[in-house]
Order: sequence, then C-alpha cells, then structure tokens
Amino acid sequence: MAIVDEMVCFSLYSATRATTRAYTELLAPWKLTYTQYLVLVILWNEGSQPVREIGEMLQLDSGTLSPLLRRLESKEFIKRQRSETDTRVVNVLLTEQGNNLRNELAHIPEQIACGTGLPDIASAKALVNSLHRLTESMQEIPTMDSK
Amino acid sequence: MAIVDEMVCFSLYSATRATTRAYTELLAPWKLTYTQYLVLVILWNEGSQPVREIGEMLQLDSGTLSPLLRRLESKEFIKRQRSETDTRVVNVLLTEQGNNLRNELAHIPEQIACGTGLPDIASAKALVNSLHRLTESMQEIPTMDSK
DNA sequence: CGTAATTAGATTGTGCGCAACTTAAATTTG
DNA sequence: CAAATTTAAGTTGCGCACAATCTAATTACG
Repeated sequence: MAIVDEMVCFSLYSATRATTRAYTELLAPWKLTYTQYLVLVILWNEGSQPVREIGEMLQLDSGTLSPLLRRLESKEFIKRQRSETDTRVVNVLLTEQGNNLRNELAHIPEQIACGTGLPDIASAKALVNSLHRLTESMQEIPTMDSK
Repeated sequence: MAIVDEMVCFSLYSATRATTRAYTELLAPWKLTYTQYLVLVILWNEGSQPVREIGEMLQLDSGTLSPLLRRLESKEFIKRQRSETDTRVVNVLLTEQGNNLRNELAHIPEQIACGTGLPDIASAKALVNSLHRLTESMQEIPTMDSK
C-alpha cells in the first residue's frame, strides 16, 4: 500500500472520484454530469431557485455555475429567467422535460446507496455527520487572512 | 439545511473540496497544486517512480499526469528521463530543489491533520478505513459492463 | 522468425472548480 | 438626491479528471 493511502485527504479525494465515476456511468444515457445532476436534485426538491441560492447550497460560484447552467439549458432541462423585481437575479426553473427526468432517474439514489457498501441508514448518517464536521473544521483554518 | 447535505456523495464531494482548498492555500507560496503535492509526497517517500506507478498509486491516467508532470518539471522540482532498458517507460525523479522542498513543506501534514478536526490518530485511521471500503465498494458497481 | 496483442506514455477535447475581473443593478450613506 | 458600496451574474484563464485516440516499443505466440 502506497504512502498516500494513509492520508485522510487522499482517501477522501479517492472516494469522491470513485463516487463521481459511478454517477457518471449511471447518468451517461442522459449525458448529464454529476454536478448537473446535483443542480437537478435541488430544483426537484426545493423548486425554482436563483443562481445565487444554488451556488450557496453547492458551494459553487458563478464561474462554475454560469456555464454549467447554460449547458443544462441547452439540453432543455432547465430555463433561466431574469427576475422582474430585481433584474440582477436570474431564476432557474425546470422545464417539463427536466421535471420528467425526476422519475426517469429515480433508480439512481438507491444504486449509489448500494454502491457505498454501507450496511444501513444509520451508518450512512454517521459518515455524513463526520464529513460535515470535517468540512466545517477545514473551512475554519486561519492561515494568513489575519487582516 | 438543503437536500444535498443529506447525501453521502455530496458530503464527500464537499469535504474533498474543502480539503483541497486548504492545501491550495498552504501550497500557494510554492505555486503547487494539491495533485502536484501528492506526486511529490510519493517521490519523497518511495523514491523515483515510472509514470505508470505514480498513476496507479494516485489512480490517475497519463491524460492527467503528462501535463501535470510537465508543469512540475518546468518548476524544476522533478526530472523525467526515459528508461534505457525499456524506452516506453519514463522515470520521474526529484531534482535537488524537489528534495529540499520536503523540509520546506514539512509543516503541512500537521496543519491539515489539525484542520480535519479529528481528535486523535485512531479516529483518523477509522475514517480512512471506512473511506477505503466505500471506494472499493463503489468501484465494484457492475452497471452495464456485462460483456 | 514474424505477426498480433499488449503496454507506456502523450495528445486532444470536454467539463468542472476556482481565482480574478467585468458589468450592471440595487442599496447604503453622506 | 448623488456618490460610494455592495450584490448578482457573467467572462476569462488555468489546472485538473477523464474519455478517446495515437504512436512507438515490447511481449506473446503461431
């Protein structure tokens, strides 16, 4: 076993890439990427959202989201429409096709859950919790922003 | 809390990006990326390696490694030299500068370890183990390669 | 031996992820 | 109200990650 396999960071990085590859394979028939799928999950569950909200939920900025949403729009799964009350805001909403996708892709969560190899929901939640704690903690590193 | 925060895949994805950002900040003075750092860790600990070996350890193919190694070489931290016994093979070795970096970056593992917020080495190892199991399990998804 | 199959590495092209910057609109404040 | 600040989203550029393809060298085997 190589040195990197003992590192927490590498085991995270490795697990994430394995998971993303699994999604990529499951999503291939629809030519969707993992991140595009996450945007759809948000829209299915929380309804239409401004770009900013989606960015906050996924922790992604407009540099990532703008082109990603353009691609989702060109696939005709979403529409973007500028808010009338505040024209800086762009609202993202599902098309009918995008809505239908929810049923077509309903098998994916279970297949991924199975892919994790976790024995039950409790252990999945335990893992999610420790990863949340790690994420929080990692974001609090002070480094040099002592200004 | 958004729907994505309950997903194992998203908590992984999120934790990985937080960790990578932490490395990026720590490595900024040397203009190294996280993946470039991983290559250096391998070379420091396992000595010169062919590209293929590095790729196996990091689970990266030449499409990622070739340009990455070119950039590490242009920074003069590594050298690439084609094997004489098998001219298909390219061996990657540290320059003196690359070797010196090991001491300069010696503070990083501890800062990251601290950043994880994990209380002790045992819990770090436990997390690493469950992530390894998840990675293995995720790679064994059959999907459609029924050929 | 010579052809077929395999292997190592590089190249090309796409899509993030993110920093830095731009534009335009809304809000704050003097 | 006007100038300054803040906010939302888009654009540009770089470096992965990865699929697909290519070249050249080595190995297998008929």
